[in-house]
Amino acid sequence: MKISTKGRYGLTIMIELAKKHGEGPISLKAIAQANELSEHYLEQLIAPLRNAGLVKSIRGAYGGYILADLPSKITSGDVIRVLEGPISPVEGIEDEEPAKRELWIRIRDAIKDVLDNTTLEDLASHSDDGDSDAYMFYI
Amino acid sequence: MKISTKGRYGLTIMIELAKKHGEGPISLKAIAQANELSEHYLEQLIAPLRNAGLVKSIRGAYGGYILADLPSKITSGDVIRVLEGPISPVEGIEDEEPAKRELWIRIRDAIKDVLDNTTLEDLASHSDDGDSDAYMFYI
DNA sequence: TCTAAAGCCTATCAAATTACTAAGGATTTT
DNA sequence: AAAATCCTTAGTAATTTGATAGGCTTTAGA
Repeated sequence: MKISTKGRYGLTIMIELAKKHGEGPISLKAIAQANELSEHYLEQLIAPLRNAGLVKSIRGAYGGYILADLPSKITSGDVIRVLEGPISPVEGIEDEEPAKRELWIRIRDAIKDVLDNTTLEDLASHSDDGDSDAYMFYI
Repeated sequence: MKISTKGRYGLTIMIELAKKHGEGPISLKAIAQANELSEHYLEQLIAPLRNAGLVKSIRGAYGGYILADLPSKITSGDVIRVLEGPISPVEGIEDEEPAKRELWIRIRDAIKDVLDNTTLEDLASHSDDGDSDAYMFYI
């Protein structure tokens, strides 16, 4: 029941691009270094994001990537769907018996609600809060 | 971002036990046959449920399993936590940078809210609804 | 025009996880 | 004693994950 590094690193890329939106293309190398990630691996993640039309690429020296739209217009759900597939706690909800189907639908809709209502602008804005609150991490 | 067969089949077992609560022990064989699942595989799933104190076992002929508590007192969250681990969309939420940490916490809390407020009684009760509504299955 | 910086593409691979299967032992009831 | 059932350990094929390797193409700027 986890989001893999695909979705997590994909969001990392998109948040970096959102932070520097309007400043011209950002290279993957810069993003990889800033986040201590493998540039090659990020290349594999941004390919589907480009195919899905969420980012645009500029080739050649001083090239890189830019968001295809305003940070306020791209949601975390857009990114997660591209990299992790449809948002659903199980595959084939429709084939489940009614009891469990109902449960999966409730979970799916709850996740969907969060992901589709959180934009890159939201995420990029409070990227340097301190440790805001005493959260319980294991529940 | 999926709940595996562990959690799914585990819930299947628990819902069956909830449906027949008060009717004496139910054998895994009966549950396996009713749901067309491997009895051996279910044995591996019910072991942690027993260790966690969610079910009690009665050995020997005409033995089986019973819920350790009322169906209204056991939630889907109890079952999923035992079989899938802590409810969280990523591991190590605390190590994430604030932007993503906030997102994961929102998702986690949304899932937690559903799972902890859905009891086996809820699930067992509408196990034979028709196809109640026109749901959208891929979102 | 050359060169370095960058994107683009394909293949390969080790580790982990998932979803079982196999085999048999232990316990209790009829 | 026989049958039913729980209990435990081990193995394994398929899939996914998280990379690594290497080379090709495009472009800005010296």
